[in-house]
Amino acid sequence: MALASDPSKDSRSTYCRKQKSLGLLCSNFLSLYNREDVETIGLDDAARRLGVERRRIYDIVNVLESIGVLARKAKNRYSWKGFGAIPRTLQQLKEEGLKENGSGFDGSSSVKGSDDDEDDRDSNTIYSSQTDKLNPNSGFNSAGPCKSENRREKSLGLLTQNFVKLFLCTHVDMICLDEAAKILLGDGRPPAMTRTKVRRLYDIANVLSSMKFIEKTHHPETRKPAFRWLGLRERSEDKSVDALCANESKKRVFGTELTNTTIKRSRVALTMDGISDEATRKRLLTEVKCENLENDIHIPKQEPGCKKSYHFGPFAPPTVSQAEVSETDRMKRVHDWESLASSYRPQYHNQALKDLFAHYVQAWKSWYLEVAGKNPIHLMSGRALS
DNA sequence: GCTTCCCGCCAGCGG
DNA sequence: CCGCTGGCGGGAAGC
Repeated sequence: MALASDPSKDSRSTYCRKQKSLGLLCSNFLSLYNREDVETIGLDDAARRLGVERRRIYDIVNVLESIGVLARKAKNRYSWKGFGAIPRTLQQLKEEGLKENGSGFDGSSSVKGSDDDEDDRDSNTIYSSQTDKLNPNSGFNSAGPCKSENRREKSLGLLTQNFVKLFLCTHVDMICLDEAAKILLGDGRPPAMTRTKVRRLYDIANVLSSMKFIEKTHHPETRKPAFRWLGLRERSEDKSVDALCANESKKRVFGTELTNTTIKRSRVALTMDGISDEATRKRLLTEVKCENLENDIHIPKQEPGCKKSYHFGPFAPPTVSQAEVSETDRMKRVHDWESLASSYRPQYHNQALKDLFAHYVQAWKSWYLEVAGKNPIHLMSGRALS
């Protein structure tokens, strides 16, 4: 029952575009399903509980799947893999990316997408959803009726992966979306196509941002908005604090001084935009890529001053930062998915976390009221939820 | 006036 | 044939 809002009607319409962003939706989605008891997720259920149209669920689910958090199980059904699956997925993406285009993202050939009608041979099938493996063997363009491949090529999921690869396989930790679109599309694309791609990248960027994989910034000089990769560190399962701390130390320059200005490594990023010359850009990309293939996965930086956090949606408990601060340094540093996932699980021994969770539930209810009813504030007292 | 990007139409596809 | 999927781009909110 359309409990979604109606932008047009509704006296006192409190329509706020930001409240409906994909990023927010993603946060909500994550906090809703990131629990141990969750195994499968029904799209209808998700749409209903989040108070959005099904179409939107597809959007986030597709990018989440491409990152490994979810896996399609059947029609209308996804299984929750969890944040723990992310590192592995990223690693695979990186390997694939490097392998795929042997010499870097040299334009058109590799990650491109075909043009309108008229199929095209190359089909880098990096998709497979089924198992937790993304791609059994580096699917180069082997035999493959590119009938529907064409569609797949343009999927949000694939685009997400390619976008991520851009960061993993290259060391441009800052790129503006139209640049990315051009690179991913290949050369000389009709502007219209680029525009569409950019729109999609915005969608993707929003959800990746909400998960703190990337962060929006501006080129120190150009002022042009761009996204920077924050990434996460590797490691597959256990979550010993020690390991985390140890890992912390190899955080490199990234976390410390990059805060808001230039650093050597970003010189490339800085230059990129100014370079209209295709050849030069390619060369730069290739160069950097070779520079260091190892530093792909690292802990997202965390400026000292920043209140850190992870705010989950509109109902983000304001207590989060406090709880964390009082929790010890390590807690504050831990910014990886596993620990994050853990901290949001109810059965935590820590009192602070328990309280936090309670608060969270409450906040969620009020938020739910908001989407279910219309005005967040009393006014007409909404209907009973739960 | 440009950037960001939500909305929902409607083509494909799977069952 | 009918739902589920999800590409796509108009056009409006945001800055």
